[in-house]
Amino acid sequence: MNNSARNSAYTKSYNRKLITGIIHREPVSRAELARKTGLTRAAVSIIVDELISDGFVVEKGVAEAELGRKPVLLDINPESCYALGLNISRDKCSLGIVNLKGELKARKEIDLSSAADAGEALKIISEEIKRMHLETGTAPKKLLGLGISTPGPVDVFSGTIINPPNFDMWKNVNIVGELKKEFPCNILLENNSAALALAEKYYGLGKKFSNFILMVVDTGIGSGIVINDKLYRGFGGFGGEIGHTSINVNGDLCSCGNVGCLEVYASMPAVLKKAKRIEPGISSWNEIVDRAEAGDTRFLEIVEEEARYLSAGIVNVVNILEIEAVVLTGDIFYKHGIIMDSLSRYVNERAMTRKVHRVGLYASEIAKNADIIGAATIVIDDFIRLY
Amino acid sequence: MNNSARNSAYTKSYNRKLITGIIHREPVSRAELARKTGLTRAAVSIIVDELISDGFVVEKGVAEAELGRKPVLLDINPESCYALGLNISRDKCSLGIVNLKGELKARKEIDLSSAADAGEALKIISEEIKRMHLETGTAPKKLLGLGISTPGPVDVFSGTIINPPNFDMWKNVNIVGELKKEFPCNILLENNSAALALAEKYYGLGKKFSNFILMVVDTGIGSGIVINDKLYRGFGGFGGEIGHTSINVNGDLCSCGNVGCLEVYASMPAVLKKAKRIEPGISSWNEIVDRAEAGDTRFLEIVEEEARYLSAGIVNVVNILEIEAVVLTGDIFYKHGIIMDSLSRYVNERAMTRKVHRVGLYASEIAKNADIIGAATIVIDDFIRLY
DNA sequence: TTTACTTTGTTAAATAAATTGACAAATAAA
DNA sequence: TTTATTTGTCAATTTATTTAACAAAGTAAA
Repeated sequence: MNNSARNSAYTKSYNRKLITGIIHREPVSRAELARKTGLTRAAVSIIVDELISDGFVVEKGVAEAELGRKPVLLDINPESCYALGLNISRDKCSLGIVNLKGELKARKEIDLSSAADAGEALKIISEEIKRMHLETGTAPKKLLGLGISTPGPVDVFSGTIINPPNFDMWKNVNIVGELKKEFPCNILLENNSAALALAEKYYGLGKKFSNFILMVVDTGIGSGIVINDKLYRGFGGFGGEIGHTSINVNGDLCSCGNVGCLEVYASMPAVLKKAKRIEPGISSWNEIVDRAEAGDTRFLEIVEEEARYLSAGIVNVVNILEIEAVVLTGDIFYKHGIIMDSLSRYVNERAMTRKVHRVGLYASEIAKNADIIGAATIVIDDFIRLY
Repeated sequence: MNNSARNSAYTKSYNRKLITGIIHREPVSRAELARKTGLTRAAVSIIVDELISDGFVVEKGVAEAELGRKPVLLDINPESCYALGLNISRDKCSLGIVNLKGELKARKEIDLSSAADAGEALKIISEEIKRMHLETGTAPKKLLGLGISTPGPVDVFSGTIINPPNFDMWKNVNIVGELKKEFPCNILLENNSAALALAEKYYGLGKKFSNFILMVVDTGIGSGIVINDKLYRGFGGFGGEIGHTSINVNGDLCSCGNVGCLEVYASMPAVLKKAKRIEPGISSWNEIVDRAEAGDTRFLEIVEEEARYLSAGIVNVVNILEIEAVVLTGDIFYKHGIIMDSLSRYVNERAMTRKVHRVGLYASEIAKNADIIGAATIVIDDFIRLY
């Protein structure tokens, strides 16, 4: 799509997406759209009229102006269509409906414990999707599509779950292909971290940044990379494995085959191992943070060391990609204030770009229901993203 | 340019570049162009006719075909226009003319030792450019532009040399702005490694790869990243600093402010330091390689360790960007056979993507005159690159 | 209050690109 | 020689934006 020739159909589709995306970010007038895009007001009018008659956009009052006729504001009609989001993780499976503004309209946990294999699991999921459609009264014609997110590597082109860690049932399952037989709509699969990055881009901190990474720090360390407002996947869809970049060439072997991986040092199991040497009963990052916050220097040191390790991985990414910001989520999100300052200090002391611009370090702004919203955003992104 | 609206001018320009680029890679017929681009044969004909009447393209015999009318092959007319390349490095300054096929038509070393400051140096350079124009008889109207490459960080948008290492004369000099006063043509500045990556892309191994990095290993370790056939620069133009990614979070401080940088372990000065402990008289990588090749295991170990360090940096890049290949140049190029196998083994044992596809490790294919050809390719790329 | 000036948004005609569909040219196989 | 196939061109058509004029809606100053 991206490297083939241009024609008037492409032009129309591109400009329509461009305008939809700008309105989706925040309400604007036609005149402002013309200024932002470089299109003439006439062209903008034509496209906006179409978007209005398709229901995606609505006129919404007028804005103030110093001089001249007041501009009519255009806004996304959030209820014009819905996206289904399905998040499959190790221990649970969640389904939900999200509108164009990223608001959760319904969610449900699906129990797959009775399913012996992926086929049976897919049957249960299909039933739940149908039920949710009925219960929420979401007409099929208003459906943008279904976004699916899972941990581990996925083949986004074929829609196949490759090899989810500790999660054999879904291994090599072409989940998109299977579900399309039942639901002939736009179905897309992404890695969990990539989906969260998209959610952050459209509905969180990513609004401010065109180039950032979202890091998920829990059992493993995953990431989604956004470059130029687009998800970066690598040429085969397997990029962004920041958890398996090495921060120590002489370090221990990682399960991935590399040595000294960031995950070996900074994932939650790795940190817990250290904490248990101090207090064997400790079983979560939250407990470590609570003790550190209470003033226990032994645990404060663990938090500080976590910051040092994570920042080493982050600086490597920053020096390669020159991103503007890093957004953190996962277990590390808990009382993140305690680690953020150290992280920010380490990164901005060491990144090459520090002379030109700071790298922002933030906690995710959409922690609640991020799993479903992330999955649903995969199809919302497909609707708006430029190509 | 890239994120603004599309119109017919864009469409035309894009399709023209698309077709020019395909012909530039290898001779093709109009029909084949239509198949490759998705344009109709009619549209291809119109664009090709323009390219021919502009002189960029020529018809060049016919190709064999199983059936039907034989296709007329189209080829780039290499002499239809020229690119000037200027490479400024620590110890020398080189100027040259390169045609559209990447062939060097003239080159000259410029002596800047008499210049007290950048202003005087620019005067000398301007004179040499004029002289080269006269001597080679290259009419100004055939000039595609001037590409400039220098080590260290550059601001490609303003055309300013930021802070070349050990090279104070050029610090913060807006070389593009200054030279444009004298030569009102397309003048572009890039980092040295980025320019070499472009040369490799158009005239070397990059023809086979759309996603690769070019690594220059000598006094420092620089790199140029090519993603989707385009140079990746980061959002401010300061990305790709692979030499300053850390391979040891507990390593020594680097001059850049980071710790355990790849450069600290694998740059030529770092390796030489180790070699001198064995044999104080050694003063170059070439000598190390020669002794290793002769069977001296102490030096073989140094070469092997160099491979291990370099591969650690490479694997990190591969796991983040999922590139297809790494092309090496710089001092490390000398008798590269001795290090390539180890490098390839280390990388493909450790990269996450090894289950999906191998990462190719190669020595540069355009070592000769690469400095000038790289610089000139900056403007050739600007002529052909899609946006 | 009137007038001048600005800005927004719409309209019809003009323009510029690729597409459509027909066709001639060139070639190999039947 | 005929048929089938592929290449390349041409004129008419289609589809997008642009151009340029204008009406609508508002502010500010005379």
